[in-house]
Amino acid sequence: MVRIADVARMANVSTATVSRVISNTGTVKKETAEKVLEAIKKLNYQPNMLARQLRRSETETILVVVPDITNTFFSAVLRGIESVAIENGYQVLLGDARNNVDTETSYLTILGQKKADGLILLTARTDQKILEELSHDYPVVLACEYYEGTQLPTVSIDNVSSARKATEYLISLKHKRIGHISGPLNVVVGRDRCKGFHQAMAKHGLSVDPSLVQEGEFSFESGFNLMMKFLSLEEPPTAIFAGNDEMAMGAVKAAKSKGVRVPEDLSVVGFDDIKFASIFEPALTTIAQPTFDMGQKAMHLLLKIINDEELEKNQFILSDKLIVRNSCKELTIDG
Amino acid sequence: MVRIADVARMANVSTATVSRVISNTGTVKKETAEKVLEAIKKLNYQPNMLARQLRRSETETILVVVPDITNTFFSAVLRGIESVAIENGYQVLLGDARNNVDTETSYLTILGQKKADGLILLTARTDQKILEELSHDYPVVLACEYYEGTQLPTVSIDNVSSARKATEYLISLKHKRIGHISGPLNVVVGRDRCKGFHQAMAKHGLSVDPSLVQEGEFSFESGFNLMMKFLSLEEPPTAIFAGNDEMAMGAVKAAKSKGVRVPEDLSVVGFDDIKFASIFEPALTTIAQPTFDMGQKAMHLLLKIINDEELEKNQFILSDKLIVRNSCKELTIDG
DNA sequence: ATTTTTAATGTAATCGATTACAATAAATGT
DNA sequence: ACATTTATTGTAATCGATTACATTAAAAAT
Repeated sequence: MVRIADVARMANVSTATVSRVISNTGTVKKETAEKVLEAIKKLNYQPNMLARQLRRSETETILVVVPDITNTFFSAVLRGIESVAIENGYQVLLGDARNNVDTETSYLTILGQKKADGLILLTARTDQKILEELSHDYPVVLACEYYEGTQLPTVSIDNVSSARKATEYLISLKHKRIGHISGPLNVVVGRDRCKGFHQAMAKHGLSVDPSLVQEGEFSFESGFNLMMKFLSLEEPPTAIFAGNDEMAMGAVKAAKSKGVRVPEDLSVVGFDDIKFASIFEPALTTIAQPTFDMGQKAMHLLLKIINDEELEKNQFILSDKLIVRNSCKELTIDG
Repeated sequence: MVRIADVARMANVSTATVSRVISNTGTVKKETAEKVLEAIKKLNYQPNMLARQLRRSETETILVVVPDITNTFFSAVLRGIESVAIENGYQVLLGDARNNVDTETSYLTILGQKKADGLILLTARTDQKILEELSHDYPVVLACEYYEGTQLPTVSIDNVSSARKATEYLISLKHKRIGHISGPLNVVVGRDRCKGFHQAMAKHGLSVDPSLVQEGEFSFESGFNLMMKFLSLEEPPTAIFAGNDEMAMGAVKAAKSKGVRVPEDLSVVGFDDIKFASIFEPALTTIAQPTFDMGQKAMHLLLKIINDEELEKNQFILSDKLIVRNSCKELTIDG
């Protein structure tokens, strides 16, 4: 292992001078710097980052915890985070919570251990208190998911209004018997999208049949199963708002398996606009979240916190968009 | 920041003793250990990992470089890696090469900087020499992708024979005019799958029309575009073997857009068996790779190298499986 | 009771950089 | 020519743990 002392010896200078050359302080004479650079090259020297990080007490690494890395929605957000991180000399440590709260929480210790300078959470299922305390001591930013009534820096869309928008789209297509396959209600975005659904229904004077609201778990399978349940109802819904695209696809699949055509017999709208939403048949009408932008914004925020800069505000709501494709159709009397 | 010295002071012992308690050497008197533990709890002390790592020169972190994190094939492999990593007290640093060789290569410096104890590459596009040299100094394992004729520890499937298998399946369905949408030929798995395709054709005495072999780039779009090209041919293929599922889906979409039915008019087989392959319509016939197992195996190998254990061998070929679904059909005279 | 062995703890070196402070050399001013 | 300022370099402390080695205390052996 080549150390800074080896370089210093070869270049006939002190380690301090070598260090100055490396960190480009501009206080080293040109010829000296050249000697040092040459020695570095000759020895193929690379600074030991652990030593530097210990001394400077900074790692230039940030931790990102995602609920489920196999969901392309999150990997798209990750892309946004990574782009800004790399641009600013930061590396990304990934924690995949695998949809498990305890796994999620266990990643938080990494901050205390000084293995990362900051944290971006794409999932907010850990106890709110714990996280708020953590954020007193370390830079933390939430993205996509969030807590209610918190001062934690957050970037997300307004899930309630998006869900309302999605539901109202179905209402505008004359649907009245609209079902909702929600995400898990112990995660905010599941709750908020459910809330938006109810708001839209109420706003248009439509009653919600409790049996038409079922709690899924953001997976294809849960969407499939819950749709099956709906279909076995005496009076099945004519439209479904699903809490995310995977569940929407599951619902469509279930319908098809029962000979129910989408969109002719059943309209479905999803949420997230994942990569596959447009490939799916029928192409999914869904709410597109600005994944890349959210990632970028979250990382920019985190950088500000790390650098002790003032935040203009704590909650950033980015705008989503209803993408109309082919999974919905206006309701006609005979169906 | 609470340091080990603070704990030592409070417990009225030396830092050495505290350290011994933390690392559980078993050489500390029970009552002393209790005092220390109490102090740790009271101060909410967490060891500074940077300091420990510097001293022990190990990070308990491994680096995984993937070519494209938004491809669920790779996130599935990552899951396997992570599971073994966590089990063994290792953390995973993720590098997303975003399909760019330079980005991929740039991640390799992390090893020299001592920020990770080892490396698993899910992409092998960096210059082979560079990597082989790197592997003399640091633990490196390749998974999924690999180099030809190398001693680098590798875990993968036999892409040539899998591709042969896939192609022979089409041949068994009486197809003769079979096209291949290959992956990029500058990546091994692209080349090997192409090779397997040719081998199968040759073995059954079928000639390969050069215009029926086109190089894609593993993306939906490239699959779509190249299929369009095939369809505009005077005599289009009756079957397609695509280098991965995303391209296969692109091909199917292109066919459908031209009124060509799959599988009735065109048979398509993919590769990888990603999450959506079974959801796609028609459900994709494809080669399933043992993603989770490959990830686990790769991490197990890496651990052995890190712990200086002997490797029974360097190349591990795991078995794949042809999953027959609904995207292929026997060729009939009239189509 | 004294020596030997073992157990428990402490002191200080160490990991490999960075950087405050000190020292020297060169440049500028008078 | 000497004082002052500025540029360049070096010395040694520091980051916060771990651990080799030294020391002391307790237990076992004679």
